[in-house]
Amino acid sequence: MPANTIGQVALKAGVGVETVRFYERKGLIEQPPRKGNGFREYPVDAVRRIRFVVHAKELGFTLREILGLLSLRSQSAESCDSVKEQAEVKIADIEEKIRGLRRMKSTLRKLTQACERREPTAECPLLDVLDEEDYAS
Amino acid sequence: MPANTIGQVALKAGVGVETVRFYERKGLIEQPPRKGNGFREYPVDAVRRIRFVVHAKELGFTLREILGLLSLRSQSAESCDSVKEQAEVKIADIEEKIRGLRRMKSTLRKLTQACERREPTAECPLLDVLDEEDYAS
DNA sequence: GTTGACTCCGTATGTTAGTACGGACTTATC
DNA sequence: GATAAGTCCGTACTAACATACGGAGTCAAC
Repeated sequence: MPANTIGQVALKAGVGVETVRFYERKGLIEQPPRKGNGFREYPVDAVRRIRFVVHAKELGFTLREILGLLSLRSQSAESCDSVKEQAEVKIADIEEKIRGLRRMKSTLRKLTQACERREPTAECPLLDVLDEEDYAS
Repeated sequence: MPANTIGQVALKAGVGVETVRFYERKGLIEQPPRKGNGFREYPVDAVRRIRFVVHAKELGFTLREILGLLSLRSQSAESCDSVKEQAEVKIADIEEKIRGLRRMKSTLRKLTQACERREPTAECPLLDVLDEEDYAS
């Protein structure tokens, strides 16, 4: 049975001690009970809670959104639909970003190909390529 | 021939006046010439330049990176090979970003599918999905 | 010829997501 | 029992990316 001090929890969750306190202040993790000396004493699932936050953040959710997800988490089955909706919005965001990145990649690809085609004395064709591209979508 | 004051350029590019000045300070747009009264007078392509920054930012590039992208553009003719190399680095960056976004999307998709599969009385599977996922890689 | 909109400049403030600091206290180790 | 490490707290600071403010000058309209 580990002692579950803030330092141990932070280590296991792969974040810093200050980050754990920060998440506590933001309401992302519950305020743990204190020992006689005032030290935080974390329940076993605290690490998992922090990892949840970290993972959700990696999926592109902001801390504010994660707070929303967590408030839904413990609720009834119909809140699952709400979670699903939020996830679908995120999926659409991601798809839009991927499309934009592909456009930009295609532009850069044109650039390098133009570089390869150029005659030894010709100017770098970069400027022309970028000016052709329409970035307003 | 429009006057191309800072206000008009900002309006056309869809950003605030302060943002235009900010981008100028950051070197993302050139310092425009000034009229007799000290007002900035923008060349016609200033709007396009700002839109490029905005768009690249939406794609997840930082302003620092965008400065790099723009420096590709202003390279002189003799360094075409170096420009090509930088462009290829950027392409690799973009591909890496796309891969990360696809991983996120796939995880979120699993989440929504789990939502659909759940029995009416079951808990929201969000937590399980997030806990299952292996994010190392 | 004065109002109102626009511009100038530097500096301050805001947000997100932390990270660091300083002084006091507790606990573990030698 | 001294020293190091860990914890407490509040506050300050960081970085990226703006956005707002204040006081001054300028321009267009009525």
